[in-house]
Amino acid sequence: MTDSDDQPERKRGTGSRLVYDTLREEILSLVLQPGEPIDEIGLADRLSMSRTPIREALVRLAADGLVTLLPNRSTVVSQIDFPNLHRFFDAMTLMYRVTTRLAAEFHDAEDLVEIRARQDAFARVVVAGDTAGMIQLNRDFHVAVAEAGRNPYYLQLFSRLLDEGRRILRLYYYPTFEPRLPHPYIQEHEAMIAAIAERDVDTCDRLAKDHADKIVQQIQQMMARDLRQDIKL
Amino acid sequence: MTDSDDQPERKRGTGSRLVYDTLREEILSLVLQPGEPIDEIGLADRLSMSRTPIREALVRLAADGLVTLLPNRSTVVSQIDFPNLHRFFDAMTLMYRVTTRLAAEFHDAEDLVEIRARQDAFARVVVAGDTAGMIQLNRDFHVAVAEAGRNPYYLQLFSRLLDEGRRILRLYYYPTFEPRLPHPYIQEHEAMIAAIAERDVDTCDRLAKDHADKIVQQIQQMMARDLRQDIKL
DNA sequence: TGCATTTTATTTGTCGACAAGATTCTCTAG
DNA sequence: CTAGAGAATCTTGTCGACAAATAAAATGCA
Repeated sequence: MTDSDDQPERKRGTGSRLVYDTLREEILSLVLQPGEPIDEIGLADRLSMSRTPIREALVRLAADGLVTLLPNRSTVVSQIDFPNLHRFFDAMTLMYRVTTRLAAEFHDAEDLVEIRARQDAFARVVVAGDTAGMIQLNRDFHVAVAEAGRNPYYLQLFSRLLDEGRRILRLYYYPTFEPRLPHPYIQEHEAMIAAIAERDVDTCDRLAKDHADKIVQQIQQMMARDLRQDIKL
Repeated sequence: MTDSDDQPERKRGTGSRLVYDTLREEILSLVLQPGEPIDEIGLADRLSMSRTPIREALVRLAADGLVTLLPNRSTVVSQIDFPNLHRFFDAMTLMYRVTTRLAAEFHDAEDLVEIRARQDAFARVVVAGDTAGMIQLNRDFHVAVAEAGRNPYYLQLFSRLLDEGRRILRLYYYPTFEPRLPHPYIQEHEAMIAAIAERDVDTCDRLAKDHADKIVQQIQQMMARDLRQDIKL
């Protein structure tokens, strides 16, 4: 058996989506590292399809900013844009605030159920000490809040920022994580849910800002520590 | 002469870009109306290339939200999302404010030259009574301001919103436009430039908000008028 | 041995073709 | 004359192949 995958009879039209989802997950989880080239032919071979749907997926990933298409040269996983990191934090903070505010204004009962479910899932992985899951489910929680806010434009930008944040957090947060309960983020999420349910826009804004500031501060501390270590060596 | 275009020896790799730019312009200027299907074969014939680069361009346009890919069915120009229009206005107003604020903070001398150039171009088409050009160059002005603000995340969202705005303005603004000088928008742009140059963040914020509110209000008035006419008939 | 240049090999962008799925047309039964 | 099943047509998604462009290797020269 030279071929590990036998063809599972994919349906017509699902090829590009499969490649897109696979690559996206591998990029965001740093299985594919920034700068790493992506081999079209290898992928075609691995997923047993032609290059056409793969190139289509790469074009979509490029639109998301996850890969960079170098003309007539290889496609590479996009670098994390460190010189622009403070701009990233700025946009992230604004989106935290805006989406949480809008959630307080426009949510309905079903939204609260969904948000609550995400928060419970988040709490579970925190208890389990599953850091990768924590990053993922924190993202899901805030996406659920943003969806309750009903603004697709903010949702799109916020999703993109949260994805980019997944890569950054993986780099700086994961190696230094030590589980402790009750985790402050869980409590902050709980406070947000309460404020959203009470439709208290101002409190939502304040909580979101504090939450964002804390995350940014934490990442910056870790980055600084990281840099010092580099100098020490 | 059955064929209007002779092939101008395109360079390798420019095919998709040509299609993308062409379609994008035709969509935003409403030459291609919302809901209109896009014929891949026809385009391939017209631009004398194969369907592959055309499909690639369509995928990119779909990522921008300008077209909708219906699986196994035709690709159509995206509808203008009227039920979400107030969310569009909300996001637009926020981006006006944020980008103008950041321009005041982070611009340099070259940015001011560029912004001034766009404003002059804008003023020229206003004088000429060229409404289509007005819409286009108003967009260019604000993109220049956003570029001076140096935040690529805001710039991307703002560009998308301004593009979508081009379609909406074409629908509601164009038919009712009557030129008058000095146009208030020119004066408001001038005030913005002055506040940016003085790095007066608060004034920028106020001016941007007022500018956005005025535009939104004007569009809403025209839409209301339009609706009344529909009822009358 | 080191550097410049030609040759080879790999990879990308584009093409024409074909099959699955959807749409339209046609023919027949009621 | 209408409605529905089936056939024919058209469009899309995918494929394998080929040529342009780049990268790598090999060769020649100082």
